Amino acid sequence: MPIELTPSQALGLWHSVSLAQVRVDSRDLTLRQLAILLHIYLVPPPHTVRGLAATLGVTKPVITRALDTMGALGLVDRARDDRDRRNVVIKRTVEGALYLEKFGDLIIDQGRKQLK
Amino acid sequence: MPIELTPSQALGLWHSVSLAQVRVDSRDLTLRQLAILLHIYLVPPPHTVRGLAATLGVTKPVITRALDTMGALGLVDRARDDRDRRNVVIKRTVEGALYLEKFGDLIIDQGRKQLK
DNA sequence: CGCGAAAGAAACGCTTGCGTAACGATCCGC
DNA sequence: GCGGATCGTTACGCAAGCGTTTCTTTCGCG
Repeated sequence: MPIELTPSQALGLWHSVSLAQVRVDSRDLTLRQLAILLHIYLVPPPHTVRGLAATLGVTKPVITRALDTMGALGLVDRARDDRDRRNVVIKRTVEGALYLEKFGDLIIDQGRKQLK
Repeated sequence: MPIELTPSQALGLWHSVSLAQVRVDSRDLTLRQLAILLHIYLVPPPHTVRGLAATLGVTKPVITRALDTMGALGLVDRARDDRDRRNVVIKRTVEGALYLEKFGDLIIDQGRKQLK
C-alpha cells in the first residue's frame, strides 16, 4: 500500500500531529533533535557522532549537544567503541523506544482522524 | 481516501521528512513554532495571540516570541485589530505560504518514496 | 467619567542551542 | 615508537527560548 497524500492532507497531518505533540509533551525537541532520534531508532546501528553529523549535514558539536540533551532525558545512551576507542557508539534505550512508539501512535491516530 | 498508516510507515515518514527538512533549511524551527505556523495557515482566521496560546496550551509570551521570530523571518505578519485595538490579528504572508507549500511538497515526496 | 478587566508586549534572570576554534585521546603507517 | 590524521568533546561568545512578573493600551460597564 503506497502512501499517497494530497497537499492539504500532508500539511493537515503535520498540523494535527505537531499540535497534539506540543500539547502532550512539554519537552520541545527541535526538528534536528527529532531527526537524530528517529534516525537512531529507525536505521540499523552502529551510529556514530561523525556519521550522524554527515547524515544531517550539520557539525559534530551539534550532534554532541543533541546527545547530551536527549541523554539527560533518557532517550539515548552513549558508549565507547571497544574496537576503536576514538569512536562513540550511540545506543538506544527502553525509554527512547517507548517515546517513539507513543509518537508513532499519535501520528497514526491523527492520520485516521484526518479524513474520516 | 482515508489515511491509514502502519507504525513503521508513520515513523518512517516522519524520519525522512525531518531529515530532508533539516538538510534543506538551516532555520531550525522548534516544534512549537511549526505548530503555530501551520495553525495560522490551515485554520480560518482571525488568529490572536490569546487564541493561539489557548490552542497550543502555552503562555502568551511564548506566542509573542514565536511571532517575533517568524515575523523576522518573514513567515507571518501582525496588525492591530481596528475593531478592538487591544487585539492583534496575525496575518499570513506570501513568503510563509510559499514556505509551507514547499514543506508540503517535501512530505508528499517522502511519502511517495516511503513505500514504492 | 472612572475603574477594573483584558490583550499583548516588555523586562528579568536563566537555560539551551549555535558556529568556530582549540583540545585530549586514540589509531595507524612508516 | 613517533608523527600526523581522526574522533569526539570542550570552551567561548553570542543569539534565542523559557516562565514569571510587570507594564501599557484599550475596552466596557456602572
